[in-house]
Amino acid sequence: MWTEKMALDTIYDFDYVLKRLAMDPLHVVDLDEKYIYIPVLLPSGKHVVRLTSLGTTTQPVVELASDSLEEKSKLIDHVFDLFRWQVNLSDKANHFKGTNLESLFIRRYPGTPVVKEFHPYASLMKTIIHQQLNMAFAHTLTRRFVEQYGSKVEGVWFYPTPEEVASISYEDLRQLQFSQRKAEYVINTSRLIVDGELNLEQLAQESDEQVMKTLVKIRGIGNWTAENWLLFGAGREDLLPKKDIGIQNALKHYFGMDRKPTLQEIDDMSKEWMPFRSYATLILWRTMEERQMG
DNA sequence: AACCAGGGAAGAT
DNA sequence: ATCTTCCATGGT
Repeated sequence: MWTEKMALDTIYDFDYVLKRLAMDPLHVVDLDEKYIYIPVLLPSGKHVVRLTSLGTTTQPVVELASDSLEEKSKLIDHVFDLFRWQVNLSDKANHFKGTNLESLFIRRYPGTPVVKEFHPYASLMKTIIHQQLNMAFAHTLTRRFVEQYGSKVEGVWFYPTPEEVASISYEDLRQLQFSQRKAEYVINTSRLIVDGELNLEQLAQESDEQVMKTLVKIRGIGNWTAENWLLFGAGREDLLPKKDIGIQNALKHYFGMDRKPTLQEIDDMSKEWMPFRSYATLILWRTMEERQMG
């Protein structure tokens, strides 16, 4: 067992990050002790890292711990990237000064980071499964999917591999209460990866525009899913999923509209957030999360 | 009971 | 290109 303590060179609201991660029942999170266990898939196999928050939003300190001695530096790099600690969020906040989101991002929700899903493929599967479902049922579906076809290591769930998903039948997923369409999307997309027609690691190196073009061609992946993969699978900073019902409702409420904004109106009001629209997306979702949780 | 949900495909215009 | 319609199923 090794541990590594680090002071972060940014503001960072770790309490909020944990609360958000705790919404997914597959995550092993303790909000009181402020830690989360993270599944990490390396060429050498499956590893688990415990991440604990020891600091505050303005002076964040984290501690990483794992039993995987031989991969220590790789695991640290990996988690550092997942939580995007290389990003200075004060710089991002400065970009929103003078915009219509200034008070939300700077005073109400400072230190709201982009946090990546734990694996690019898992992120894509989760995003497809979450299409057009309320969050409660969406999480139930992904939990069933992973508990049925994934694997548990040191108490932490890993999503199944593309090979494993490619080999299951539509009927198998129907039994978990997937719709026929959703079962096709999940399995067929996994088959594309197995067949080498879709390479997410390679895709993660390409521009947002190229990624969108590639992903949207795939049956079952529309704009919303592609944008969400860029945001949570690749950690990109300029995504605003306009078709997202949560974003539309958040904009409606925050700007006091009597209806949801049109896609054109969203384009207009979000121009000044570029090229960091992902942070706007996150704080807008955050307003709705607090509305729901009270 | 009706409407909604952190959409997408297919068809029509 | 942009707009309907249908799909599907649990939550509220």
